[in-house]
Amino acid sequence: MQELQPLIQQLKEKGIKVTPQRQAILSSFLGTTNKHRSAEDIHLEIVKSFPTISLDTVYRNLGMLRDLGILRELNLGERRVHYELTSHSHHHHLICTRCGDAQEIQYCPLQFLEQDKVNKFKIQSHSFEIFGLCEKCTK
Amino acid sequence: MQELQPLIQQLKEKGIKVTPQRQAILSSFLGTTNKHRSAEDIHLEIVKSFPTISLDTVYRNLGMLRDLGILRELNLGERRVHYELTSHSHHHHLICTRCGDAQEIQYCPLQFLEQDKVNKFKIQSHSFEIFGLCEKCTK
DNA sequence: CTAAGTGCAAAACTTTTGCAGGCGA
DNA sequence: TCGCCTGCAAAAGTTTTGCACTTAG
Repeated sequence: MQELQPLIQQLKEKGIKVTPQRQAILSSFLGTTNKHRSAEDIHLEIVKSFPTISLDTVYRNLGMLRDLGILRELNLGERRVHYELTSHSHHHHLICTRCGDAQEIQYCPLQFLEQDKVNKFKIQSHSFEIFGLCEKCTK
Repeated sequence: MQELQPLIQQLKEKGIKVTPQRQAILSSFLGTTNKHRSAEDIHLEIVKSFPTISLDTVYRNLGMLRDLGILRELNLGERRVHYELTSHSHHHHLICTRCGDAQEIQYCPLQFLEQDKVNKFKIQSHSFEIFGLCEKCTK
């Protein structure tokens, strides 16, 4: 399990202020089994223990943490963007189109992609999501 | 190049009325080299020759054509959804994070995915997009 | 002390929806 | 003619932004 302190250290090193709001957002990623969540999910969770935090602040900080490389942005086929810790191992998802559940899959297509398919394109990141029906919803 | 008539025929067979708006939308997909475009792109193009068509109508019809299986919806990491003809060969994209250009890539990761990775999940569709810098923007 | 961060409210942007009138079959 | 379709306008859902106040360092 990832620790909070090293993340806070990263903020300090970049001269970014460590506010209670930021600590709450970071903590919320460490405490969940739900690996990826939307800004609203995160806000709803934090509000329980920090009633005055605004959704705007959550959005602003998620963006900042993404730019710092601490969070990764996921596009799971919904209108909302989801976030997860980049320290969480690289993986992709099986997303159920009926119940919305997303299972992780330990397979990355990039390893099979030959250089000549990509030519002079300089890869920074990629997405690979599989949509369909999960075991429960098939029944 | 795909023809307009067979597409119109499909609408008729389903009892869907063939309006000038629908013909304009379908035609716009046949005439372009830009394979995938957003609702707004399509609307802007059609308005030139059909000044009264509304964006709402474009949205409604893109949705319908997607449900009929004539169009495919693409999530290219933008807020806007893009569409392309499903008859256009299956492929994925190299998307430039600087200029937004998307090149097609003839490689599909699904062929390398072993059944046991997916287990009982029933695959319906998938997305695979590679983000980075295109040759021009690397310079 | 002061620049960065926050909360509030309003705006921006994409997409959806209700409704009354229009038009294809 | 009749019901599907369209345009208009308004709403909905997510994310961004301007501004004045607060606060971490």
